[in-house]
Amino acid sequence: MVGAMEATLVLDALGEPNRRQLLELLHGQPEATVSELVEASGMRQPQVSKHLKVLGGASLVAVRADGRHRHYRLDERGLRAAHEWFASFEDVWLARFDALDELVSNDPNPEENSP
Amino acid sequence: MVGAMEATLVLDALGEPNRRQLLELLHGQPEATVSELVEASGMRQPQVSKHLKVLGGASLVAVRADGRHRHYRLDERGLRAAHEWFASFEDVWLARFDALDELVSNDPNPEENSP
DNA sequence: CATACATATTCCTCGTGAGGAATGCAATCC
DNA sequence: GGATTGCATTCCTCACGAGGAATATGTATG
Repeated sequence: MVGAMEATLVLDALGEPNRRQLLELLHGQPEATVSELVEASGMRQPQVSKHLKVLGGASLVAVRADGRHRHYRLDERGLRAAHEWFASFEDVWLARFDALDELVSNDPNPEENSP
Repeated sequence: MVGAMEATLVLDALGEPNRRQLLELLHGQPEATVSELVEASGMRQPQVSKHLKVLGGASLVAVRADGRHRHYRLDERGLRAAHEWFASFEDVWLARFDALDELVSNDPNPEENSP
């Protein structure tokens, strides 16, 4: 269900260092207001709001309104979508380990990985 | 050793749809020449070469020279770096499952997150 | 109600990076 | 050795997106 479409949104959104910084800041605490993110990131308020909008569009962050404050937090959905996109390439490095095993050991019978 | 620096390179490199397309094409076969990637991707040869250069700089692809052909293949290193970057956020969705557990059970005391 | 605060949005500018055409360079083939 | 193939690189242009300043929107506060 979590397909390439969402991974596209997420990877496009994360192709920007400041947005990754925002995600990492949000990783350190349960949630944070825009002002707190402005303070912590060194960016200016409009930039933070704009980046948060992009991250929200990729389901990487979610908002909770509280009076005039807006509390942002990480959204599992986007993160998992990207994680699974990369996981779909896992066979690449698993296959490489198999090849390494064959080279290192002189066991002519390398086991299959069973994920 | 696979740290934030490499994840930055990888995520920057993947913030571009055509580069992701090249990775996915390379995922389907062990390796491919530039000409084959040009054919399969619909992009023109210089664009493919340039994108492959960026992917190589992020350790996402590796090359094997063979006469006047260059065989590109996926490089596990960049893929793993990115996969691990996202894995560092795994606690986000794991914690969300925990919170769900608390809600489902009849604990009437929804605590604040205590970091 | 006026004012201050928190955030979102708009408008503008500018740099970066993607795409296209042409060229460079090395290796093969005749 | 000249021609051709396979790929990399250069130069140029152009669009997109990031950043800045100003403004809009909404909410508390006096």
